[in-house]
Amino acid sequence: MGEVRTRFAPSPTGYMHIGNLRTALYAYLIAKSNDGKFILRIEDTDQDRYVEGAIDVIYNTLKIVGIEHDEGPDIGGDYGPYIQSERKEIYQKYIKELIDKGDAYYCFCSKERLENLRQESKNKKIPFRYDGHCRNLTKAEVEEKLAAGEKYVIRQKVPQTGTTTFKDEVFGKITVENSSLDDSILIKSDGMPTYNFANVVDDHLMAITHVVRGSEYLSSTPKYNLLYKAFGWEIPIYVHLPLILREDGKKLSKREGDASFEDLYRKGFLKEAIINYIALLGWSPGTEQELFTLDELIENFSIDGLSKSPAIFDMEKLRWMNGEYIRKLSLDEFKEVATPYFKKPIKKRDVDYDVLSRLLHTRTEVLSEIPEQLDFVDELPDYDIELYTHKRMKTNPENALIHLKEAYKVLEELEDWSFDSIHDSLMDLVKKLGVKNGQVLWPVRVALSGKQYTPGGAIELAELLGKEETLKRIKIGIEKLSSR
RNA sequence: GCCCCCAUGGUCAAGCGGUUAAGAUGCCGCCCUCUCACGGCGGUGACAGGGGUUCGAAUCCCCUUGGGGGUACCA
Repeated sequence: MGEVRTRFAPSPTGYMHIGNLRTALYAYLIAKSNDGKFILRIEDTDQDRYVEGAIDVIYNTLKIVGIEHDEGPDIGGDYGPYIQSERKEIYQKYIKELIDKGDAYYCFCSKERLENLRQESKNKKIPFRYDGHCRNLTKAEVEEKLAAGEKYVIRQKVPQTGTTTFKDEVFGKITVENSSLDDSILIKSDGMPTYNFANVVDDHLMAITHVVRGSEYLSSTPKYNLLYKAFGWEIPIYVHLPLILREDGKKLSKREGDASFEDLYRKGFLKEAIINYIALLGWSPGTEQELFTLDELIENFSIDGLSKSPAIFDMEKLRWMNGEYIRKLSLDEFKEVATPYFKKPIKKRDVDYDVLSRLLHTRTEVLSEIPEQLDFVDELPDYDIELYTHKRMKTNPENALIHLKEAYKVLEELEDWSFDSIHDSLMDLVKKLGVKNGQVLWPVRVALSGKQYTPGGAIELAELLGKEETLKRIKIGIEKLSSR
């Protein structure tokens, strides 16, 4: 075979959901793992669904995740135009050919008539199919109606007998009765082609070798096959992908905000994690490896690793994987991506972002959850003194009060306010008192944060808050415990 | 309703006629430890059901059930 060429052909809806992105990814991987070309084509034949700026969403998303196309509307190529609405004449030319060959025909049926037909079928509980009303109009009849300016669409003339078989790389051989296929519309009354026609013409003209798309197209593929045959064109390799479902087992939808790439990205999921995760939704490398860069995916990807059954999008696992990617970041890199999230909860106090980064980088799974971990920094929350009771530490309000007072004295004396000096002074105190670390450190941590759980311990929080604030908060703790 | 497809733990999944049925995630426990997290160790949990084929089926065939997709002048 010659050069492998795949395409990603989204319709510009202004929204890139995870399933679409994954389709793009797989199409890209199939191309790149074969040293082939990846093409971007915009399927905007539905003029009613035009959304302003939607194409930019597609460009931006692909750019962010690093899926680069070799040909497309923005960069051109030898097979353009790459926007279907600009290819109208091309379809006109090919539909003529089909009509001449007798594989397509003019249909003058009104929408009302079709609606009645549909209703009738429904009442009779039989499957709706176009009744072929215009299928056998004579040439003269067609000419006459055309001359009279009657509105028309052009339908595919599907054989009424026999079967059609096609082979899909993941689903295998699929055979259907031609009698179950409808004479679907190829050209709409506005002159635009439907997907049913445009995808075949474009994939052929653009020399696409592997047609990669969601499995929702599986059931119409026989009709496309018939079209390829009618034209005498080579049938491409079909790669239909299992769908991605929501946790409740339903298809991903736009209403489910979390399902779009943009939303996840904005929520603080790293692009590498998103790509890695969706790559594994429906594909397995056949090895134990789970973490892949884009390049590693290219290296390891193979069509036989694709599975047939739909996969449920599991937010928990994405979270875990995102955590993995965050932990792989260097401290500086983490600081870079986390800084916007540091700024949100911390407005009053001047804290060292390096220290914050150190505290949070193993404690962050999703960036957007950073603020809630730092809600005690600006302002000490009001807390219950029962927080001072910890069974395993053997702390309670009584001994906490004593140890807090001791800690205060020691820290007050400290000249150099660094992690090490705070550490040493507090540990000396522990030693002097002859108690366990937790006896002193737990109460201090509680006094500093007012929280049950904090990122980091007493020493780290003291370092973060600075001497003045640390002493102030310990004092508050002492007062709380004293006035009990 | 009709057509097509799918079916291994909650989830992602390996398996492609002979395995103690991997691994990951989640959950639980233990260790580390000043809390939490990270890290380490261990545990829980699956071949949807029924018929065949075969010396032998998670693997092949059929039926049932369940799920998904399609059934548009949407893609």
